[in-house]
Amino acid sequence: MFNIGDFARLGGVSVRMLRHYDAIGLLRPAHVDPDSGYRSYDAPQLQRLNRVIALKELGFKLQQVQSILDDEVSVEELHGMLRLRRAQLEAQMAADASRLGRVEARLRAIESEGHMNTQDVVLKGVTPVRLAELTDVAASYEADAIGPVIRPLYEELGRRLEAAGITPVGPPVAYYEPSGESNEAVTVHAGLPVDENGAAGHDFAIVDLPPIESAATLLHRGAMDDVDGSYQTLAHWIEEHGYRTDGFHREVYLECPAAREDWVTELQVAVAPERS
Amino acid sequence: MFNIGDFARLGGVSVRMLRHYDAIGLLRPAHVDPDSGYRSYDAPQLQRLNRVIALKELGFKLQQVQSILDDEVSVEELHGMLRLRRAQLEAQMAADASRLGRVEARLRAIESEGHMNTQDVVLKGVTPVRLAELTDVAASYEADAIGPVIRPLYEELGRRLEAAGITPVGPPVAYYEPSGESNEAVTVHAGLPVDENGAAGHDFAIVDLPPIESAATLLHRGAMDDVDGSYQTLAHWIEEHGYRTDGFHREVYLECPAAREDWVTELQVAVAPERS
DNA sequence: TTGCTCCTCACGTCACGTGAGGTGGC
DNA sequence: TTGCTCCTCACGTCACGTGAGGTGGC
Repeated sequence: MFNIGDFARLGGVSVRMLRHYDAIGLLRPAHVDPDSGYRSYDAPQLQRLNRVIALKELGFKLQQVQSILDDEVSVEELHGMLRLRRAQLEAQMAADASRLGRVEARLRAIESEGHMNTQDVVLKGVTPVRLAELTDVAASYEADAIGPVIRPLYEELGRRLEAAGITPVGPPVAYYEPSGESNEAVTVHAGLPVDENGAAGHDFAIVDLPPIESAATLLHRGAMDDVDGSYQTLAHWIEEHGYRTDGFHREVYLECPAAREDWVTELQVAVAPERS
Repeated sequence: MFNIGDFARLGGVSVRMLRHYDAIGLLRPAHVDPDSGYRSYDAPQLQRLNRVIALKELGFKLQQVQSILDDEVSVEELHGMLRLRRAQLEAQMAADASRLGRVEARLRAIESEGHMNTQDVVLKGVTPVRLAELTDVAASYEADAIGPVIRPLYEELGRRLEAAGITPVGPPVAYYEPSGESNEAVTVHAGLPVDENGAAGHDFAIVDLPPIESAATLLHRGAMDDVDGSYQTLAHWIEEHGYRTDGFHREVYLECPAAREDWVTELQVAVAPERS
């Protein structure tokens, strides 16, 4: 028989842990003195303690350890628990590898430039949205080419929505796709989120933008004339972090006051892990 | 200006998180209605929220995120924090890889044998200990050869300690090393832990066993005549898990009652990661 | 008598999730 | 009036670490 201190030393655990395992019924002492409350453990209990430690080290919770040791799970269930644990560990390691990559990218940025300037790019999911929209064609992706096309689209869309008695339910969303007309030409979609159900009878289209599972996003502050630099930052980040662009990109006009240099726009570019 | 629900949707976080960030001062709303307590956020705050999310995703705690964003850390400190984070992530991934290896070993054991029978081997550190000891030579490592040598050693050691008025402070510890006398011959050390300071004037040796950083241990229950099977289990586990033995091994006699089949012994084999 | 070990509460950790119970504007 | 969103507590999570305050045997 060992007192709690010696038993803890033998097992390589803390006294507090043994008291905790007693409290939750995972490892009850072989004997407890009724007067003093002193706990005593015997040598065979070291085997149970060892099993507890080993299962805990695999990453099981104490409740799981208890049901495994008390034979409350069948071999099949245990098999399933181990496979789940394997999957969790693999996922965790993948997430940590990705985290590590981003930490290292920031270390490189600090070491080469003395600060972190790409820190504003955020990877996140984008929820689906239903838009009322008008479209037109611009000559290229350049900010200079888009601006004169998109502004009248929004003015007209606003008028038509008002005429139809519909109120937008969120900030304007624009998106782009290559137009068939020439190599450079772009179809510009100017949209406003609505709760409307059908396009029938309206003089604008209703489209559902799908969710984006994984989008690299950047908050652009200032006039849209200067947006090209922000897109370059985004593109640089995407390449740096081992992603590739996935077709879609959107602009969400969070704030568009009269003073154009006070605009706040979220740029969203769908990305996927690079094939390798 | 956005209410808390819209702002949460834009940032891809929960409303509860925004309230929490407000509570700890990490992201205070741009405006709070004095009557209703309603929080309002503006678009530029989305940038701060994005930075919070990005830094949190690197694995920083919210307090660290706060001091980074509020410019309370210099570039050098930030550099140090990132390097620490990198080291932590590397350690975590190494630990997870090791865990994953052990989970997979158990899956293989279940799939090939229908149960887990090597589950009693535990990897742990062993604390240093000071022993009073007597030694002798046995013909080989076989249990049959060790037994007749070690028993009289312990009887004699017990007598001499008693004569010297010294009480052991823990269970007996034995260890072995090749004897120079022949290929097979083994020097047997029979030791008892003591608090004594010097060996001067005693008719036994005082030795300090060093700590073992990493030992594969197994609880052997039963007579020492049957210990060979337990050592084989240990050896199998060590190989299976990519370790190699590192010279030392010890036996700790946790319980040695008169009935020899009721003995409980901890076998400790020092191991190191396999060179590869 | 002084140390040492043991005991039982009980708070703190970390970043929220999840009700409970209630209010204000469409 | 019914929903919807917002609000403020406050408990729960997980496995202990860390005192506080006190006791019993050498």
